[in-house]
Amino acid sequence: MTTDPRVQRTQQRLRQALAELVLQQGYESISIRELAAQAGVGYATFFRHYPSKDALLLDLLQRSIQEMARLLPPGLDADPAEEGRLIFVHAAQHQQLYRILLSGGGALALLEEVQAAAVAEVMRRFGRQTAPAIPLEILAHHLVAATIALIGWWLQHDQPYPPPRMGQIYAELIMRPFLALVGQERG
Amino acid sequence: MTTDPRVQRTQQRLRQALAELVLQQGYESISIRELAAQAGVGYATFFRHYPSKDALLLDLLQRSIQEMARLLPPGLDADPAEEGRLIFVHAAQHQQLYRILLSGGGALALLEEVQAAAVAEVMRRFGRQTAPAIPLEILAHHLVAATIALIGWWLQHDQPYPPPRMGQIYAELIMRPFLALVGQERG
Amino acid sequence: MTTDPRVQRTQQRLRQALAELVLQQGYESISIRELAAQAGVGYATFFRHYPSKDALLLDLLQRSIQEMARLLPPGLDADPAEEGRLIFVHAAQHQQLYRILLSGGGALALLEEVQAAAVAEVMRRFGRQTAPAIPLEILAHHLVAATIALIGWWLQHDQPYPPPRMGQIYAELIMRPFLALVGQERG
Amino acid sequence: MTTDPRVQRTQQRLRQALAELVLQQGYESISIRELAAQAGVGYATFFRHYPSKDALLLDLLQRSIQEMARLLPPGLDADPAEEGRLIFVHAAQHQQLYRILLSGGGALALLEEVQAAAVAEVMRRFGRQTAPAIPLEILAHHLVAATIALIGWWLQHDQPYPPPRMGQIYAELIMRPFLALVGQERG
DNA sequence: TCCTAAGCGAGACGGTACGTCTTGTCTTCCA
DNA sequence: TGGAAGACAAGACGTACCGTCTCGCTTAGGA
Repeated sequence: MTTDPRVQRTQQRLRQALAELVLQQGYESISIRELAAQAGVGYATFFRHYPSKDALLLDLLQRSIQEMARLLPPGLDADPAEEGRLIFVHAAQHQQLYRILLSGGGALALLEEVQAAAVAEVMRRFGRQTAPAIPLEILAHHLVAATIALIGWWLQHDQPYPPPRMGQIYAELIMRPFLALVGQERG
Repeated sequence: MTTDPRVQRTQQRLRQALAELVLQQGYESISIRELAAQAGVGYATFFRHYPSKDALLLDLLQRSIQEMARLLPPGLDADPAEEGRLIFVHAAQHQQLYRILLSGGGALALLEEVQAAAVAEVMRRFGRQTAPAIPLEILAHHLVAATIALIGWWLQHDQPYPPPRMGQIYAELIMRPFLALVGQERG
Repeated sequence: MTTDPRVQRTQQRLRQALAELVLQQGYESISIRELAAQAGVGYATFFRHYPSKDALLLDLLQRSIQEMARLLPPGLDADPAEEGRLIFVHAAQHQQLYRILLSGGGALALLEEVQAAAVAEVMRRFGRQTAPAIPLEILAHHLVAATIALIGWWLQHDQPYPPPRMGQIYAELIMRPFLALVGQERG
Repeated sequence: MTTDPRVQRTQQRLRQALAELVLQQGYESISIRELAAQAGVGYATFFRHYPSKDALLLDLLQRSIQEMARLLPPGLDADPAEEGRLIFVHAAQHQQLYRILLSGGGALALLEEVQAAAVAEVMRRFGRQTAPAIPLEILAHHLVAATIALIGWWLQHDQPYPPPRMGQIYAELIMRPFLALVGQERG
């Protein structure tokens, strides 16, 4: 592991520059020359740290996700509406990150990774229950996909409802049907 | 409107070439030179017919969707499970098209268009009912997004269940909660 | 063979640009970007016509040499001093070409080619005579190398003597000893 | 003045590495990174000792020439054929050095320097004589250039004749005509 | 004998040239 | 005369090299 402070500083600058440029002009249209200039870094230096623009984006998002995971309060599942409220508060706070993830650009692979991890977590949490009428894998995938879609809709429409309201909607629209089906035995 | 058969032939060749190359190597990595070569057409000729690669893809997909719409039987909404079955039969039959649409490549804008049209249709169909506890726009968006996600999951996992089973799942997992919430008045 | 006038025009521009830049800053320090800019031509276009800077120089010099050969009057060998005068008149007229050839840059391989051709010509012309005391190959090589060296000295010193005087010197210093040794039988 | 043995050792290693690499792959294609690696020396260390690759070559060749000058017996001019023989014996012994000098690479400037020194020496030695019919500068330059060309020819053709024979050729082909012209008064 | 100054390996960095690729326009040629 | 072929400008890409620099470690050679 590198401890050279120059390396840390350069990579930090590149991540920062990417975050700034993504907000200004989207992801695809950014050229590496532009990125390096924005970061105040030599063009060739970019390639000493990242093999491609996607790799830099991946690094940026992974670090954000790790930070996000550290900030997410545990034990969310007691009250679905409260859990939902926290999710939307978080989405509003990390809007930039969510937008990049959901914009379908170079981060698509990462989104799928995150999604798969979430599905696995859901399956782990509800796997002990009696076998449901619908395969658990489908239930979990549906829960995660519907939640992501709801967050995406909310951000793309500029948060038309406050987080508490979105939490209620999440609870009734997504969680309640999910819990009903998870608890149901196969007839 | 052009009636020159050469023009029709050239555009047909380009669409065919795109369909073939997308399956081989995905959408992004195809260059226009490659496309023209595969179609047996001059490089500059491409630009006489389409302003960009995306425009060609749009044309290809729109024609497929129109064809699909012609084949879709009307009056699907009597029985949710039967409606679901027909959806998955259709997805299996037009697998290639669905895969391109759902792969998140250049077709993303088109997918959003299709999705918006579906949302509008759902809202039109259920808009007359009494105001639901959850905004109709959210309900409709959720219905469409969840259906698309379920189709995507099914195709990416190589159709692990037959269409009738998927129709049942669709009915219980998506349609039944949706209908329950649509019919519910705001308390 | 290409007949497209654009191709001819582009190559002509590149040769012209190289000739101009060589005089200004020598050969080695010219970059291909500079060359293309001087020629008023796109950077990548250079590579469509020449694989390298050396190839362009080779083309430029070969064309000049061909033109020179067309202009060289035949039957020079009657009077050595007159032959020498014509050589130096020619060198003065094609000074730029000679300077590039003799500057020892990328044209070195071409100079060796020209030199070898001249040696072969000399051997062909004097080969019929009786075997000399010194191997003919050495005599011919010496004749050519000494002539080239004399031209080089004259140009690098800014032509301190007029061509008729150089012709006399050439006759006495180079040709006379050469003819004496060529005619001499091995003792 | 540096007396640190490490400095001497590093420079010796760099010269040795250059000599080895030149034989393997020529001069131009050697990169400084390669050189440093071959010498077992850090990359930046190269620049602490030489400002460029050419400077290192210059140092290497100058040291060799000095060594050569120490070994050259004085008073060569008594017998032209014997003088010539010694020259070719020396060329054979220091073949590598001569090849680099004559290959027209980065050593070209040095070759010109050596050549100029030799011309000056010749002029000094024969300057006292009565003014010749041909300017002494031209005579001296011719003598030196022809001798160098003869050595070059001999080495490039893998020494097809033994040094004594080359000494005779040198005497008859180069020295005898030179002496005849130097002694000649202007008519 | 110890300590200070220097040589040194390691390698990050800015800068620049390279040769390849792609896009969209524009010109030439041919059927 | 209209479409096919492909030359062209523009510019991004990823690689290589150069020369500078900064960091610690190690080693001289004087105090």
